[in-house]
Amino acid sequence: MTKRRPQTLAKLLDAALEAFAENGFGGTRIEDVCERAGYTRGAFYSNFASKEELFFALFDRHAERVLERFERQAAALGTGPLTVQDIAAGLADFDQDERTWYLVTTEFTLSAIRDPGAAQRLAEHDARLRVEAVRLLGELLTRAGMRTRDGVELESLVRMLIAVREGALAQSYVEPGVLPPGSLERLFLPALLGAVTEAV
Amino acid sequence: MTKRRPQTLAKLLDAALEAFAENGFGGTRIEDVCERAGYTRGAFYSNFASKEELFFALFDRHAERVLERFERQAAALGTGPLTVQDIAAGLADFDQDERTWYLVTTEFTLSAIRDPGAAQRLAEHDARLRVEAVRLLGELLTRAGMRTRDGVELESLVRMLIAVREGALAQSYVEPGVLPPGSLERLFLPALLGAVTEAV
DNA sequence: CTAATCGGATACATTTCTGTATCGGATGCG
DNA sequence: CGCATCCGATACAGAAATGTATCCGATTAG
Repeated sequence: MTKRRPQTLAKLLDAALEAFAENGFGGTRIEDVCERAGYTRGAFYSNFASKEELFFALFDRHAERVLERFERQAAALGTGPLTVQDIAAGLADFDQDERTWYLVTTEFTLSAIRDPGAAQRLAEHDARLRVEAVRLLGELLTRAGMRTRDGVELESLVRMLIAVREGALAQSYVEPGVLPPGSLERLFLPALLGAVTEAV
Repeated sequence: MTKRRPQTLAKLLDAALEAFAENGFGGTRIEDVCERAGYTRGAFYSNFASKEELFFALFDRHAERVLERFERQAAALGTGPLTVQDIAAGLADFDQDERTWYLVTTEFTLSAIRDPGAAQRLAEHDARLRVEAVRLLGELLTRAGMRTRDGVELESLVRMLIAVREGALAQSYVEPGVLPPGSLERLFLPALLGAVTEAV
């Protein structure tokens, strides 16, 4: 394998991310991706067998990055004491390119609901992510001097927080002026976290 | 306009709902819809100008039905006293064909995030629905002898509940065996509602 | 019942997209 | 430097989907 190969691959994936976010998977032609990346279809078929394969590859790369980013953010939280408010604030914080990723991952989620193959891939990634999230949330709660109340699994709470995040983002992106990303989290997560935890 | 016209139109919309749910908007050919409905493309082009127009028409019909269903469910709740638990239980309850609708409306949401025209259509429908939901939730809380705490708008709470619903459904449909629809609602909505309300 | 209109079927033209086969420049290796 | 391999470009073939023009049976009105 030559040196430029991984570069073109990366450029194709970047272009695919853009194109899928802008026009959706179904609304994107293979040639659209190639144009954005500055190649012809020859480059594409030399790297992928089909648009589906590209989509899966894009998801895998994205999943990697999400995990890395998550771990970086977790590390950036330091080790000092904090409050439930701080935790909620962290959950209300969004990247600039979150929207692009939201569009693509949501479409991947849809394909996962329809197709068991995609579902397994997505479930495995989500599971890895939740493991990290559970670890982190547990640590944060400890540092806040709290623990979850009886009957509330940390794992479930993480799922709930993810649900809120995704559901709230959908509304925010449909009406960006009305509901800035993070508003619902800021409004309700302190109360929710407070209600399902107790002081150690 | 003849009598059969609205019938074919309805059949086309039914077929489109099925097809879009199964294969997505982009993955569905116009002819797929026609076949399911038992027509040829002639019938389609006699009723719609494009697949997009069909999609919009489908959304409109669906929006109507959602409103009607919501009002029926609200009426079915009777007028007696109830608890916050009862309210949470109602929110954890899902229709059988919710999944089909979820797939299509989520796809419409994505198109709304990308396209201002679709966004406005979606926002208007959601707004109408929230008005009803706010009315209903206000009434239910009153019957439960509760009211929202200071600083918590009923409107925001409704948005939050919708966010939880949508986000939780996504996870449930990706891993139906792991997380049955309604589980997260049953686990966390009592605590959430309890935390943001107080006795009158 | 009959004429007029409507609505869906059929057939066709065209576009669009995909996939493959082949070519030639770039890259790596000795 | 020269050879071998790699990789992306190009050209072409075929398929798939769309859109339109026209026809004919069904429906309605008088």
